[in-house]
Amino acid sequence: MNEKYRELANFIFPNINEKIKDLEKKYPERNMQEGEKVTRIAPSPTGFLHTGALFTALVNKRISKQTNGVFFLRIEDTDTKREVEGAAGTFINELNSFGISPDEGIIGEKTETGNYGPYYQSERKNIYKICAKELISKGLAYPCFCKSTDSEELRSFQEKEKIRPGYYGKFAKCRNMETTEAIKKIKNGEEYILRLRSKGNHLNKIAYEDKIRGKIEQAESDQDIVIIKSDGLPTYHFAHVCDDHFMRTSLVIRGEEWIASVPLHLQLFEMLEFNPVEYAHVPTLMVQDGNGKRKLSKRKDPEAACSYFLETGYPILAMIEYLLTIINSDFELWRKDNLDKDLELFDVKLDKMNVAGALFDIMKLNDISKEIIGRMNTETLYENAKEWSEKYDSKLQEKIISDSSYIKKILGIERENVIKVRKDFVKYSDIGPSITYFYDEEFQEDIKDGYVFSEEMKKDDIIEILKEYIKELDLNVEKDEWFNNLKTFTDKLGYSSNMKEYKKNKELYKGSIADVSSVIRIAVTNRKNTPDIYSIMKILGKEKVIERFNKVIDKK
RNA sequence: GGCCCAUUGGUCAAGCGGUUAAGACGUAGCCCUCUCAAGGCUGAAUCAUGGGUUCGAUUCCCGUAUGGGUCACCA
Repeated sequence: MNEKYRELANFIFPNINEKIKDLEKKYPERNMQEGEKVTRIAPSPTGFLHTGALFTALVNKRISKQTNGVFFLRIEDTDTKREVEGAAGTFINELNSFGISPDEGIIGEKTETGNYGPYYQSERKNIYKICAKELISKGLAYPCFCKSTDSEELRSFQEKEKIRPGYYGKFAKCRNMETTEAIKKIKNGEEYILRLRSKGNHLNKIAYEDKIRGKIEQAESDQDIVIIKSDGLPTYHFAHVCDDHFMRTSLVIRGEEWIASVPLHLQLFEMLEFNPVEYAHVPTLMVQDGNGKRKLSKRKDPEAACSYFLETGYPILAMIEYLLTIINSDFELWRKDNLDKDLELFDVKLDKMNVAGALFDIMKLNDISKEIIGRMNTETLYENAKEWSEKYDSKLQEKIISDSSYIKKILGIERENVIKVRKDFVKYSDIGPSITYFYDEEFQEDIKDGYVFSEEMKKDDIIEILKEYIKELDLNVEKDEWFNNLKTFTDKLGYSSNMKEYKKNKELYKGSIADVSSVIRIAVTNRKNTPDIYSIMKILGKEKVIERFNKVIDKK
């Protein structure tokens, strides 16, 4: 009985002499202590780093790190049709940008490290063949000659008859083919694939413990799934089991879309006589769509690609902290109490993770981000903006390198004050547009279509304020004194310097100090809202301020 | 459609049989104030639904609805 299977196995894989037990020796169990987890991220090189993948990668990284384990990266390049040139490199680079570098495996597009490689699946064909051969020789796998048209027909028949679809039991045509006939067909050059001879019964239930979701019960798999495709490469399922066994992964943390195939994977582990791995299935990141929610989609949502956050200049830390709040919502509380502590000190708990797909909330990210930028000191902000603009904003980069002390003054407005930190930058790309008035050329552009003075302000009053203020303006004093001077000036012109008093008796005054400041602000910056106007004038210098006042007076 | 998973304010969510149902983002109002931002205070807003179990259900069980996942020689 076994003999004919062995013959078939030898016929299909004549050059494979190694056995599974040889692989067991070659890739020995890792020397890990109890509780230390070996995790991994295993992308297929089909494009960019998806935000959801970043999320999963973060969880994997954190779990391995906090258990003192290992986190490795393997590239699942078994789908030659969908493979995108250079995608693996992009993936690893972006992962590195977010500080989620693997300890082992692919650490650069062409570099890998570790004793469990190769880490590109396309280079592991031999391993899959060894495993497949052993399965065949035990009668647990068989060649199948069905064409894709055959399986389409099968499926539409099953659908029509309302039978559970799939290649299983009596629908598995090639399952009971005599090995002699199979050999004959192969000799004739017929194309074939390798399928699992499943021993499962769909009526049986199997249960397993998901580290995030708890107990999950599902029907046993009875599908004779494909393990080796006609191109000789393994399917995901087969590769997952072989690789995570021989790479000695202990905890597979992956997206919830895999839950349905766990029974199959468990069966595969059993048939290969491997110890199964532990599983944790993370929820999918969703996005609001009308009244419902849907998966983040790369076509519709720019934030589906994590490069978006790099490009728009969110601090890496903001992204990581935001993701952490989704992973464990008590992170926020912890963060509040441990503002200066390293993020690594927070323990991610898988069983505390919410299992429903979370909506990706850009407002929340923004809040976290502006908090983080707000807390940076000028020097740090400067360095970060410099690094970011070098790649993504040449205009800002030019400002930064042409006069770094000038831009440091700008970035430093109301920043070194720890009590009232300005939080008006959400991301680095907000910097450029908000500081145009510090640069004459851009300011010219800003006033091209006129000034934004309020309609209620009379032209003559504007001119009067500016003309008189030119005489009074003194920037060689501290801010408090400057402000007192402004109050005196305000009163002198018939405006009220006391807002409370003004609100009570509006009719007694031409306006308030708010109106006066507003005129000055707009003349200098052509914006209604800016940071502290004293600081701005101080940076520009008296000469330039007066020049701008005169520009308004001339135009009016 | 079968199977699996889920369902607490607009969002992220604490909660594990008895709570005034935390907190954060957002939102509304007020205070502060030269504008904005920040900050302070206050407010509005939630247990999908129907049955059980129980002295008592947001919490436990069953059904329904809704949402998500999955049913490839893709991962």
